[in-house]
Amino acid sequence: MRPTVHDIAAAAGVSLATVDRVLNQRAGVREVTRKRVEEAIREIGYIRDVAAANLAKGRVYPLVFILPTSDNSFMHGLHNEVRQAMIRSGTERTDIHIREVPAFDPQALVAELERLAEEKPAGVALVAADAPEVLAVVDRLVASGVPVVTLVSDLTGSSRCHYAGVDNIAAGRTAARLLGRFLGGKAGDITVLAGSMMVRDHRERLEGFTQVMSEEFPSLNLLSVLEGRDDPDMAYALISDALGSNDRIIGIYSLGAGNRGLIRALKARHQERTLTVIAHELTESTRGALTDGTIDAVLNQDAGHEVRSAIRVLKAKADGLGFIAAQERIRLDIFLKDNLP
Amino acid sequence: MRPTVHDIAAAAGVSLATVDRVLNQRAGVREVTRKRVEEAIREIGYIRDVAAANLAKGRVYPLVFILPTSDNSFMHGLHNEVRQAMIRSGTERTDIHIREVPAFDPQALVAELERLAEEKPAGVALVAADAPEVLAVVDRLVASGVPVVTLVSDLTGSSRCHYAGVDNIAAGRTAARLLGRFLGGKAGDITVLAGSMMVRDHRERLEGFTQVMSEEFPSLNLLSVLEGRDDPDMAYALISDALGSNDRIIGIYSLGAGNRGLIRALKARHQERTLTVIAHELTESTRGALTDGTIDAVLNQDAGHEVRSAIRVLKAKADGLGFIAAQERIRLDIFLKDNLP
DNA sequence: GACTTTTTGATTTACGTACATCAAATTCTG
DNA sequence: CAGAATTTGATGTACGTAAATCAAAAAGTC
Repeated sequence: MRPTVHDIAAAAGVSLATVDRVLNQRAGVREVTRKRVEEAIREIGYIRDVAAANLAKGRVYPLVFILPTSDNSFMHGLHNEVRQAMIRSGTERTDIHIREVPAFDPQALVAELERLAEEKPAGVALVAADAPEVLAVVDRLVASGVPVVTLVSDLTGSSRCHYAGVDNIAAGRTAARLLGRFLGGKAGDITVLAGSMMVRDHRERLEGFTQVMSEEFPSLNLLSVLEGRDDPDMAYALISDALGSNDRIIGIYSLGAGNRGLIRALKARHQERTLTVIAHELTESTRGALTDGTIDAVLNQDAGHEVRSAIRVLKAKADGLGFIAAQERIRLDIFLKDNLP
Repeated sequence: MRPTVHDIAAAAGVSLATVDRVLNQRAGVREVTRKRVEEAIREIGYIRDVAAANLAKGRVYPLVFILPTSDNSFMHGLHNEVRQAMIRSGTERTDIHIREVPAFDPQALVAELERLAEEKPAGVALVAADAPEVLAVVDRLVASGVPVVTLVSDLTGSSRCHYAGVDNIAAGRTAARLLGRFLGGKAGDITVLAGSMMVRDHRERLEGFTQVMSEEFPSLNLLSVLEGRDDPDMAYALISDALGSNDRIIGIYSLGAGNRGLIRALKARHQERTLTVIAHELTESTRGALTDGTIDAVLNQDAGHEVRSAIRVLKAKADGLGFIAAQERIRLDIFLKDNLP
């Protein structure tokens, strides 16, 4: 049987009440006594039974997810996963709220975060827009005792407790190597379709992609990046144009969302040429394109894992506990048509 | 506030004791009353507070992991992950025991499982050896109320509650496509190095690999499978031989363990030729080989995830609860040198 | 209708922790 | 050293469930 508060009391030669005061950092304990109790805790290896404690406290974890208002499939999926988590709130002692803010809008994010500094939830998860103001508010929130986790896109240099998302530089590098190897030494042009260079995750993917391309596949020539704002129609127009005006293009890397448009453009030119295409985020449309051969590989981050991980980490942090790092690492999924879930 | 047993009692117009009798399927309740209580439970949407219940019961989950005695890195890793879980036992209310049985030995497995049928643990996880006797005992165990989860290698057709491992046919297919695409239309021979065709996971990987190879890469010629018993020295000998006697080999798929030997053989011939190599399981040696370019891709299953998933599922099953299917799906990790963890 | 048997109710204790209250003991202050 | 302030102890209640006991009520039997 693992030791309980009673065992600490006995070991330290004090009463249960005193142990409680020490454990819950209440006032009214002399420094010497406090030391003695803490020593006893360490010695007998007491670990608080979080379940019992939560029961006694009637604790729930009020968590806030700040998500961008965005109509691409990935963000829809993310929203949906948070909603799934809300359904499980009853059994998980969470009380989850979603706050929507306009995408690519640091000011709105800051305003929302400042509001949260008042509310003092048990934890905050946000899709970070990469701006110094945001970093500053996040730091303030964390300093005031509210654990913050970044989701999908990180906020490097901030004091956020955890990042529940993939390593986007690694993702870009992986995409480059896959594309390069799939093209097997051929020479030609490569087009990159991004959402916006204003968001960190897209910038990082491009960075990684460019690194490996220039280092290891000199026969492939990177064209200037197309920015499709994660919008299907814009993506369609950009890719159609590019393919129409340049017949040296042999590969495409779509590192953002809005792949419906990309796929539409590719299908329109299907008979004319063979392209090697790598895209991000597994959605209904990319899955279809992967199956029928329009796309060769899809890199994915599992939104469900990200959300569940964020929740686990925030709960742990709220209790001042650690977490299993390996479990919370969000992996880059690589899907070919053969290993689709 | 979520409803409690008191709310059920009030709603059904019975006493707390009766509710308890119904909830814990104790005798002494008339059929009509039982129905009424069950109706009330459904109506107010009562969900048992597992944490409180476990606290009251002082419940621990005695779990048994049956693992093969095997000295390859992957199995070592698996052992280690179970040991990590044992360390967490205190906080997770588990009481985990490891039983080692000889590898590739259905009889030993059966004997162990029969012993467990007596002990009645809360759950059993095993690396299944694929034999009808094993299937029969597993079915009996499950029928007697002990949830069983297969680990790494499945037992198709059995009534095991869950399989915590990857889809090995998909893994083989993925390996074939990666190899085929990386070779970019070249013609030549492909060597497959397996552990043993007696274990299901290896058979399945080969099956998937062969499917895609023959369907989609006709210019690549599959040589007959080499069986290295997951042993480094044997693998070294087999691969050295093969490369020495056949200079048409341009690709290798190592679908089992014992890759240390493979890598040694490859490095010995490094200057002579370029091979495209795909291996399974990320270990220290495959990681090194991936980094230095000896291996082109590693397919991996995360042993830590498998163990944690098995535990979560067994606990849930022991309580008669469901689990989040998406969370428990073990994914096939594809590692290139760029996305190593 | 008296009897047995079964079903139900009322009540209590327990799990490990949190938290509050009040009294007793100790320390500090002047 | 008295008096005030602080520290500590003793005790009880609560959280939601499990499990046990014993009495009371209802149902079934002859």
